[in-house]
Parts: sequence; C-alpha cells; structure tokens
Amino acid sequence: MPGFSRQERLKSRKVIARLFREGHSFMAYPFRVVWVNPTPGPSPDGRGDALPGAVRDGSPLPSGEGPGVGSCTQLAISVPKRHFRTAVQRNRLKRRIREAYRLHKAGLYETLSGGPVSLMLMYIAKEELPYRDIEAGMIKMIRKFPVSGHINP
RNA sequence: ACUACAGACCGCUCUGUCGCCUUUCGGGGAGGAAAGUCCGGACAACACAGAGCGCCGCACCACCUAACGGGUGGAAUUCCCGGAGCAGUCCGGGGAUAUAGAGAGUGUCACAGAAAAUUACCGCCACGGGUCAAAAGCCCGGGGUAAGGGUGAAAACGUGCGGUAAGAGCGCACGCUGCAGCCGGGCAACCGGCGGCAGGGAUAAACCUUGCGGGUUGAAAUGCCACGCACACCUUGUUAUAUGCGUUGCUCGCGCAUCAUCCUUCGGGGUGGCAAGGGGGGUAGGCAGCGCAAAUCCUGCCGGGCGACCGGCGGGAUCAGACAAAUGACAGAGCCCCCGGCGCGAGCCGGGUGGACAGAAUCCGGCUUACAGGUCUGUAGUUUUU
RNA sequence: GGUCCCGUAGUUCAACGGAUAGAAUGGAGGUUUCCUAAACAUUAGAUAUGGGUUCGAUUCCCGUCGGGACUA
Repeated sequence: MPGFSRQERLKSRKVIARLFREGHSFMAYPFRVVWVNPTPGPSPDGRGDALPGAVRDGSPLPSGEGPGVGSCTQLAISVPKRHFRTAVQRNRLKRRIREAYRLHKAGLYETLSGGPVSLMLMYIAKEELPYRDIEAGMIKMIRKFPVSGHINP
C-alpha cells in the first residue's frame, strides 16, 4: 500500500538544519536532492548526542517495532517562492511531487538496503512542469541515488 | 436578434483506481474574492484617579448598522448629454465631489509683470516751482486716482447712467456673491421671499483653528503542561523633598514596593537578601485559545420604510480545522467555449498542453484589487417582422 | 498572524511644490597612442504604476504593484 502518512514527512527543525549543514546533495532535474543519515554520527566537535531522535519529544515515534528502511525514511519538499509567486502554483507542484514519491518510493527502499535517510527535494525548474515530467525526474533521482555513500557519510 | 454600457448573480459536472487531513467512526473536507491587510468590531490580556499638553482619525444633512473611513436616501457645488429659447435662462437625464473654517493667525504663490496683497511702472488729473512778460508745451516736486495698458493660473464685484480736476460702489438702476435678521417650507443639510449691511485673490491632500471620537497591545495576544539551562557575571537602588514600578507618548498628580546585619572619622562604606536593567545561557515541543448555537446562514408568509434595513410568526442547516501547513494525482465520459469543414437550417464531423482569477490559518461586517465563460434585468443604437 | 518602512539613469546617491530632474561611476562612438591603459571633450539613458488636490507634483493625499525590516 503506497501511502504517504505523517510519519514519512520530515518535520523536525533540527534534522532540517543538520541537512543543510552537513548533508550531501546531487542534481536530478527538475530536483536538487539533499540527504543525510537521520541518526547523527560522530560530529566534528565531539559533543555527540547520546539520544537518538526517537525520544525527541513527548510522543515518541513507534520506530522500535521494526528497523525497516521505510519506517524512518523521511521526505521534505520545497518549492521556492522566487519562481512561483502564487500559493496555488506551489501547492500544486508539491502535490505532484508528493504523488510521484508515493508511487515510486518502493524503488527507493530497494536502493537503500543499508539504512534510512532523511532527504529533501527542492524544485529548481523555472516553469510549472506537468506530472509526467515530475514522475520521470523522480525515477531518475532514485536511480542516481548514491547507494554506497550513505552508510559512511 | 446583435452590439455597447451599467447593475445583480453563477463561478463546470459525474464515474473509476490509488492517496491525504479530520472525526463523536455515521460522516465531513477551500472562495467569491479564501487575496491585499485598507477600515470596523467580536474576543483576550493588562490598566481603570484624574488633569494638562501632545499624537492619531473623522469632517454637508438625516437614517441604517454591533461598529465603521461602509451602506441608503437627500442637499449643495460642478461637469457632460439632450430639448426649448434671439439671449439671460429653464426643463429632463447621467457623472464627480477628503463638501467644516481662508472675516482667527502664520507661511507660500516660481517665470512673467509696475504690483502677488492695502500694489502707482506707463498713463490720467489738479496744485506748487522753474523755463516766460503771460498762456500753451516741456522739466522738477510732493500729492490725488485703479477708468485705460501689457503680464500671468490668479490683478481688488459685472453692465449702464450719474458724478468728478481726473477717477473710484462715491451715488443710483438691474444683476452676482457673502453675512446676520424676519416670514414660509423641510427632522436637518438647505431652499424660496422681504427689506438691511458688506464687496480685501488662491492654497488647509501647507502649518493651523473649530467640532466629534480614540486607554494600550494584539492569537507569535493569553492560559496550562512537558523538556532544558546557570544566578554563575556586571550596573543601579535600598531612610524617604529618594529610588524603582504602574498609570502604555510626555509632565504633574496618584497608587504600590523599599528587608536584615557589620564597620564608622557620622559624610558614608561593606556583606547578604530583594527589585529593575544589561549581558550571557537554555528551549523553540504539546494542549487550550481554534469553529461548542452565533451581531450566524438559507427560506415561506405577514407588516413598516422611497431605500439601506427593521419587526413578528414559522420551517430548515451549522459537518474544513491543517501547523515545513490536509482538501490531491491519473484516466475516462459529459457540459460550455474557440477554430476548420459540411449543411438553407436545427445540427453533424474533426481538432484544441481551451475552461479564468486564485488556496482557509481565531471569527465576523465592509472596502479595494484579480477574473475564462455564462445567466438575468435596465438603458442606448442598428437590423428584420408585425 | 501582526506592526512598520522604502521605491529616481545600468549602479550608488541628490533635488523649498516652480523652468529642460543633477552628480559620480558604468555604456556608446570620438581625439590622443604602434596597440592598450590613463587623460580629454561628446552623446544616449530615469521619477514603479493609476487617479486626485494645486496655476503647477519626484515632492502632498488615496488605490494598486514590487522590495525590505521587525515581532515568540
């Protein structure tokens, strides 16, 4: 059942900040992909957190029931206001991207056999592309995802 | 029937497969503007001892409304169109108006012009002096004068007659404008009439004056829970006609708070506590507020009002509630529109990355702005038929 | 969500409500040079937009459009 529920959305401000600070990125038109391992490794300044992200807030995620790749892989979508002025355009693009991810995320899980990731898709095309192009870009992104890199960031 | 304008309204529909948010597990899930955030409220927190100054907003009148800078109706001014008339003007229709005050004061009015507010350059006029014996003319002087001149956006009521040395509302007639009075109409703004007085520009979307209104801050308000760090540091005050806080711009006034101990040369100083400020540190999660019945929405009948709207008796509906932010994606069919072809025509066939503007964020009432296509009503024009 | 501010040449800034909107720099072509640079003179180029007040608006007022700042 290819759904896209609330647990699969990247909402933590901390993780997003870490994504931009130490994440890896590559291009897969019309997307720029930024990704990082969600459980933080040894940080350069050596003050690594003892707690993983599971006990972050009052309502912990039910991640203990299975360490599957799909359970902790979270996605955030960004469409810049610079190119799309009205909220209707941005919402429509985000919905199309989300739909494409929902239908093709099984392929991503097969690629990510080593562990989950947190990733953000940034829409960088200047025009409003139809769903077919966005779907093609999504497939290209999953094919280009660096499999070996995410184990040892 | 078509076209144009104005006003009001609608704002594509259905099915299937995958999904999203919410839920009391039945169900429910964007708009006329959800937008801009331009006004006004509800609601919430704090304050409530006032006075003065300041600041902000509004500005013809009446009414509607919870309130408004909104709406309705009217008045005045002004513009446009049509008609009548020789003309002054009158009648009808439509539009615009931040429409209190420029007889309270201050400022500004470039260029041009003599002069831009008590104006004398040219001109006109009498008088005195000179030139001369005298007059005219010319020159000089101090005056009178706003009729004539050109300039300018704007030049000190208009026309005519009288009057005068020349002139001037100086006087008169008619007219225009303003002011106060009386009479009549109107709730009022205002209008009409009568006789009286006055005739010194524009600008208040320049300062300002007058009248009225405004306590301040706004859902990131506010209350609660959880997690986490650091009172460790600095400054000021702590016996008083002082300091701090509040009164939410300022001043006065008012209210509240100001503890203990040690030393002392009696001026004060030290220590702890407290209060305020600075700096630094931590967290940026959850719940309520948040759509629970209300200035609610739809509708039937009756009544009042020119109208905005209001009142009464009924019926029905209230079921979006996200928070890196749901309400979608794809496919098919229909509807409407555009283009091409066929047909006298109703219509048929084919094509169209044709179906706008645009996405709730506490909630309402307005305003403004954007908008494909369509519907209805009214006005004007053209054509056809009767 | 709320509060507030700003739009002038390509860029950075000027301009009591008053003539043809000024300066620096950048652009273009020219002189000079064997060629550049520098220097010299020349030239083009703008009040975000739509209304209103006024004799006259970059300036004052209102509405749009665009940009920015602050606010737990």
